[in-house]
Amino acid sequence: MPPSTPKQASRRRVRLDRLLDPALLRALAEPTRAKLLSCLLKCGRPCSVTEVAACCSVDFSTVSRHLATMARAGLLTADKQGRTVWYSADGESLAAHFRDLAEAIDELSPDEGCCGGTACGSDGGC
Amino acid sequence: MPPSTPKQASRRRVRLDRLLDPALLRALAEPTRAKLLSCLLKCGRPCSVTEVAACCSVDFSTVSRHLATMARAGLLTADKQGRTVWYSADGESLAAHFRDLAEAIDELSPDEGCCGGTACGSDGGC
DNA sequence: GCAATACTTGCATAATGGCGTCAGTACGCA
DNA sequence: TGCGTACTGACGCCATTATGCAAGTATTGC
Repeated sequence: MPPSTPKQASRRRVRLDRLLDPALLRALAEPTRAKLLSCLLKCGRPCSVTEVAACCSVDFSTVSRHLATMARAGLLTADKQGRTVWYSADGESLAAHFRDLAEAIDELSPDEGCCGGTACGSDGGC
Repeated sequence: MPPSTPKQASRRRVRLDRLLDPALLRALAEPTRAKLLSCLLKCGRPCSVTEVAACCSVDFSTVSRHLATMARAGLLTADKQGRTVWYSADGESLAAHFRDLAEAIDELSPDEGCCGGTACGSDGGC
């Protein structure tokens, strides 16, 4: 019985399920937000909302909201000083998250799995 | 002028912009889809829509749609044999994609960037 | 205090997306 | 040819979200 049925397999609690964070992924999945994040990463320093808004054609308030959304999702950190808010992207931790995701997926691949793809427990629990 | 303004930085065409594929990320960002993908990865073999649908509580047609969406985004491959469609997740290529993403982000970090964070071209083009 | 700057928030609108129902298509088998 | 299985597609409902505009809230400088 090489691996198991999907239903059995789905009961296994794995690291991947935690790393596939919907909030973070949704924050990344919107093109405008992705562009803003990329912009902040390229810039490599904290930037104000005004500065970032100059990168794209959408309204200033929209940019403000997008940045707040990404900060809430943990993609950015906000540092308010006086009347300006400095947003910065932590490239290292984001890269680390993606590497963790890659690792978590590798853990599930048949080649390196619990049973080498040859036999699993009857409950698919490996 | 350490790095540049976000506006200048945003003009740089980098690998990250290609890897931050909205279609792929949107396909991953939906909890039900993430669960289905995880299920297929855990299972480690091609599964039919019927099998996968047994993993979650949503309607069969919804599962069919989700799987088609992920296939369109390149997360899954579909192989129709007779009247059943075998969907399979390529864990290796997905993991590779995430690793590429991590690398592309690292390429932008000031520590390893073009100029070590000390000086960039006046056009921010590095 | 007053004006300007830098954001945030409320509101209305439009678009998107997920979902179930139900009908249709395609295939296998007797 | 008829029936059952395995999906897919069209349709409508509803919740969420992206967006622009306008008003509001700090905060700074004069």
